[in-house]
Amino acid sequence: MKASNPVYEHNCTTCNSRLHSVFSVVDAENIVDLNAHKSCTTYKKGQVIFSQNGLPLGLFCVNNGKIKLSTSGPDGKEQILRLVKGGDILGYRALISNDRYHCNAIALEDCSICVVDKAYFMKLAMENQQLCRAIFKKISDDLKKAEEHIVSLSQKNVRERMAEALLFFKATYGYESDNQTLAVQLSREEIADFVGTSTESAIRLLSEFNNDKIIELVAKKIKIINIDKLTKTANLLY
Amino acid sequence: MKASNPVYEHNCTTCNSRLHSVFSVVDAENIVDLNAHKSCTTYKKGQVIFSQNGLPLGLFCVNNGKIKLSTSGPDGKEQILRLVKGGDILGYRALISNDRYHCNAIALEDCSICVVDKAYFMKLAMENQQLCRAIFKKISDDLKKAEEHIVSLSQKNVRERMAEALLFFKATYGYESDNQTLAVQLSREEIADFVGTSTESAIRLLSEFNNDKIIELVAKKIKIINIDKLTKTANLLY
DNA sequence: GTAATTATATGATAAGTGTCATATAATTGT
DNA sequence: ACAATTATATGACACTTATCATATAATTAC
Repeated sequence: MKASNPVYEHNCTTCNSRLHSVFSVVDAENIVDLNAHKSCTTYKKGQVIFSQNGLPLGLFCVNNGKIKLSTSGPDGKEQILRLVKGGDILGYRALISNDRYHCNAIALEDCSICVVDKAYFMKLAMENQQLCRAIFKKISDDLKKAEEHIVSLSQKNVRERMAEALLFFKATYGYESDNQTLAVQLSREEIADFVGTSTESAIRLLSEFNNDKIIELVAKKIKIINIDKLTKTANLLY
Repeated sequence: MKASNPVYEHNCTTCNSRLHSVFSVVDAENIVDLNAHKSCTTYKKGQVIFSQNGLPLGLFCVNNGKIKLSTSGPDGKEQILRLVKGGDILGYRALISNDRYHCNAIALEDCSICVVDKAYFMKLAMENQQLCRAIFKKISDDLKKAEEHIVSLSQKNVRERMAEALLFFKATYGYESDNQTLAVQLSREEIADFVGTSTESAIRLLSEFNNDKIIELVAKKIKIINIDKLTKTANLLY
C-alpha cells in the first residue's frame, strides 16, 4: 500500500550529505539559494524514484538511503548498472544531457531525497566552474566504472565477477559497525542482476564462498571474513 | 619502422571535421583562438596515440581516421571499449576529470589528429556554456553506450552480441559507397575484443552469418546483405 | 621469391554456467 | 496464527562457448 510520501524539509545549509556531494564546492551564499529551489521527499524500500524513458524534471540529491539504478534487458531480466548512496546525486546524466532516463531508480531501503529544480541547477552548474568540474568528475567516474564493468563481464568468469561484486559493494557502501558485515542488503536476485548471472548461480557461489570461509552468510547479511582470499578470487588487475 | 609523424597544419576555421564536433557551437572569434592553441599530427595504422595510465596533456580532435579505445584485461586479453572517428574528440574523459587515461588509443587506419592545449581547452569549456553542454552530451552518450554494452554482455549470447556489434559498427562508421560494405576494417581478433568472445568464436559466427546470407565476407571486408535478419539476430530491445 | 609469420578457418573436446526441478526457509497478507 | 507467496538452497542435466589442435590463406620480412 503506497501512501503518498511524507515530506521532511531539510536545510541545505546544515545538510551533512551535501558536504560529501558535488555541492560541497558551492559557497554559502549560493547554498541558501539552492535551498530555496529544492524540496524533500522520502521513499520507502522498493519504491520507484524514476523510471526508464521518463523526463527529468529536477536533480535528485540523496540525503540518505541506498538506491539501485537498473535496466530491463531484452528478455526482461534486470541489470543493475549503478549503486547510489547518501551524498550522491541521482538522475543527473539525463538532466545535463537533455535526455530521458535510461534506467530505473529504485530504493533499496527507505530513503530521504531532495529534488533541485532543473532550470536552477543547470544555471548554477553552468555558472559555477567548481560545481561544473565536480559534475564532470562524477560522470567521468561513472563512465570509468561502467567500462571496468564491461571488461569484467567480458573477460571474467562468474566466480571472479561475484568476488569482484562483493568488493564493489564493500567499496561503495562499506561495512557495518562490526567492520565485517556489508552495509547493504541485496537479495540474491539483485546480486545476480549486478554480477550478470542467474539467481541460482549467485546463490550457489555465495554458498561456496561461505564453505570456503571467504564470507559468512548470517541471516540476510554478508560478512567478509577473508578479504585477501576474496581479492585473489576476484582476479583483479591491480 | 616508426618514423616521427609528419605534421600537417590544418586551420580550425575551415576545418570540416570541426563542424561535426563539440566545437561546432563555438563562435568564429574563439575558433581563431582555438586554432592558435592546437597542433596537428598524423598517425599510421597501428600507432599508439595515448596509453593507459598516461597523463593527458591536451585534447585530441580527430580530423579523420578511425581509432579504437581498448584496455587490457586481467589475463592480458584486450577489450575494445569505444570506437572513434573524424569529428570526435579523444582523451577528453581523463582531461576533464583530471585523471589518467584508463584505456589505450590505437589508430585503426592512418589518422590526422589535432591536439588542443589542455589549459586553453579547459578555460574555453568552462567559459562557453554551449561547449560545456556539448561535452556533457558527449560523455553522457558514452556512458549510455557503455551501460548498453553492459546489458548486452550480461544478458545476450555471443551470436546476439556479434549481430549487435556489426550493427554498432554500421551505426558508428556507416557504409562504403556501395551502401553495404562496413566502412571499417577490423581484424577478427578486434571484433572478438569488442564482442567479448574468443577469436575462434568470432570467426565461426561470421562464417555462419555468411552461410545464412546475413552478411558476405569479401576479402577483409564485411558486407551486410540482410539487415533485417541481422537486427532480429541481435535481439534488440527497441 | 621464398621463408617465416600472422590471420583466418574449422573440428573435437571439455569446462562453465544456465535452466529446470524440487525442497525448505522466510516473509507477507488476512 | 495460518495460508499463501516469495526467497533461498541444491541437484541433475543440457547447452553454449572457450580451449586446443590442425590446416590453409594471406602478409610480412629478408
